[in-house]
Amino acid sequence: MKFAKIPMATIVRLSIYMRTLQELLEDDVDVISSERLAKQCGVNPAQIRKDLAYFGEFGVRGVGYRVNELVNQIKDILGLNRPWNLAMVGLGNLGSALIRHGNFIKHGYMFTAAFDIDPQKIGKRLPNGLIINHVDELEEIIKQREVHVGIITTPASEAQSVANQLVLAGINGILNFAPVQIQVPDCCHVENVDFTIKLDSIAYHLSFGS
Amino acid sequence: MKFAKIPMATIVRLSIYMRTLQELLEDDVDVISSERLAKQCGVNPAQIRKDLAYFGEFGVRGVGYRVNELVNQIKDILGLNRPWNLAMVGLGNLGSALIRHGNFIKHGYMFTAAFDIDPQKIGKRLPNGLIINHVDELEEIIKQREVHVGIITTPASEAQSVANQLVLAGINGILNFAPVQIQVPDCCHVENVDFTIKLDSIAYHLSFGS
DNA sequence: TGAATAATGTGAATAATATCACATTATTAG
DNA sequence: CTAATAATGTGATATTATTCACATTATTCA
Ligand SMILES: NC(=O)c1ccc[n+]([C@@H]2O[C@H](COP(=O)([O-])OP(=O)(O)OC[C@H]3O[C@@H](n4cnc5c(N)ncnc54)[C@H](O)[C@@H]3O)[C@@H](O)[C@H]2O)c1
Ligand SMILES: NC(=O)c1ccc[n+]([C@@H]2O[C@H](COP(=O)([O-])OP(=O)(O)OC[C@H]3O[C@@H](n4cnc5c(N)ncnc54)[C@H](O)[C@@H]3O)[C@@H](O)[C@H]2O)c1
Repeated sequence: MKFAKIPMATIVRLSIYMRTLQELLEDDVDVISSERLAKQCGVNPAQIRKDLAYFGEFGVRGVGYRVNELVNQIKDILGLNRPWNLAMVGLGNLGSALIRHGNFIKHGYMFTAAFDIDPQKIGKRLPNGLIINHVDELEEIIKQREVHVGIITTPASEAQSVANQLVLAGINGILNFAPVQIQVPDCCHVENVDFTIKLDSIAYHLSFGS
Repeated sequence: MKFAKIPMATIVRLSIYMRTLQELLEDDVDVISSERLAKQCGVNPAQIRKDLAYFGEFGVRGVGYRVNELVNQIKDILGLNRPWNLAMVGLGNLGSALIRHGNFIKHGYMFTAAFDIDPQKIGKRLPNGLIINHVDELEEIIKQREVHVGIITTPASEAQSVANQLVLAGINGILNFAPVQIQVPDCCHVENVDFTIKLDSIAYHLSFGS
């Protein structure tokens, strides 16, 4: 499916296109031009065509893109036409809010394990039926349940140690919400989410114009 | 403070440098080279020097950067040496978790207003002392309390309408957690946070290698 | 059928961004 | 004081990403 070296920005945009296309699908739109899609996504139409061109030809000249087909083709491109199993590590404020959230399931992500270190939390059952396990059992359970991606929502001070455990357990993808830069081997791909960095960008724009 | 057209990526990296520098400060490091900082931030050393060079000369040749000075200089660059007032709109799972979180205060962001539409929630007092107001009072309160940035944590279906209200109230910066692309006038700067897009990137990497 | 129209796919041009490489400046030690 | 060393700041270069512009292909309608 992958032919050349693909810009990371292209991958991110494909996700955005896909979400917009899924909304269009719900509104019973079945064909769309790169121009209209571009407007909705806030990008240049040629950008969309170029991004897709890395992976093949998906449109019909003179017509546009069939929405439902394109959604599936983007899913193929991104590897989303299969389930992905997630483990949440740290069931505090943020972890609990996330695991309760329906958007993950909707996009094919399934929480299959949850870990904490607080004795009060171990053994508790989450709204989705999952039971919180002690982080000592992390390696065993992650292998058993074939978890693919680990989500870190522990305090920052624990994030590196949790990351190490995840890597040891064979995890190759981590979504890190702790506000620290964690170090992992090359085989493991980390994405960071730090809201305050986004706020900093806003502050900069408000201070010094667009 | 701003001299040329600055890449957006530079602004984001400056935030990251700043956070790493703040950690170093806590560890009583008082001077650091671009090389060591680069390693900790996962970037190229020349990148750091170039990013800073857009705004002036902050280091000492042959020595490096004085950590505490550089933190302050980056704060000046980003417009962070002043308080920023935030309003949270939507006090559900996510909004409540966020407003309870200490990291915002730590970085100079202060919640000064909170809005919801659920009668059960209006009038409730949050852990930080803030009282939840009805979203009908949004414009008045935002002006009164000099809110600078609005945070949207309502369901996706409400996000555009909330954004419209924020813009009407004079807000020029929005942090949007709802998984939709909101449309605002050019005067308003929007940053989106969508965790599932990050998961998609991870899925892609796991499926098709680095 | 054929002309008019619409919209893709893509090579070429442009723009933006990152990296290299080294001249410059500060410090240390002999 | 001078040589050796360290690390910044920056012009030049390389790389990457975006946009343009148009040839190509599909559709519609006279
Ligand atoms: N809450 C937010 O809105 C928010 C926003 C931005 C970033 N963050 C970051 O997300 C992380 C979690 O935030 P929170 O507000 O949920 O904190 P929290 O204190 O409510 O939750 C942390 C949880 O991690 C558990 N934990 C601690 N050490 C652990 C370990 N070694 N293994 C497994 N579990 C462990 C704790 O028992 C607790 O349940 C923090 O790093 C925070 O900076 C949170
Ligand atoms: N919870 C998560 O972890 C998570 C993760 C990713 C994205 N999101 C997104 O964040 C948003 C909120 O998620 P949540 O889980 O907190 O949902 P939620 O349903 O728990 O909370 C939504 C809150 O918004 C309030 N609300 C509804 N309409 C409103 C309006 N017009 N004005 C003001 N308040 C209004 C509701 O009363 C409710 O309190 C959603 O868009 C969701 O997709 C949430």
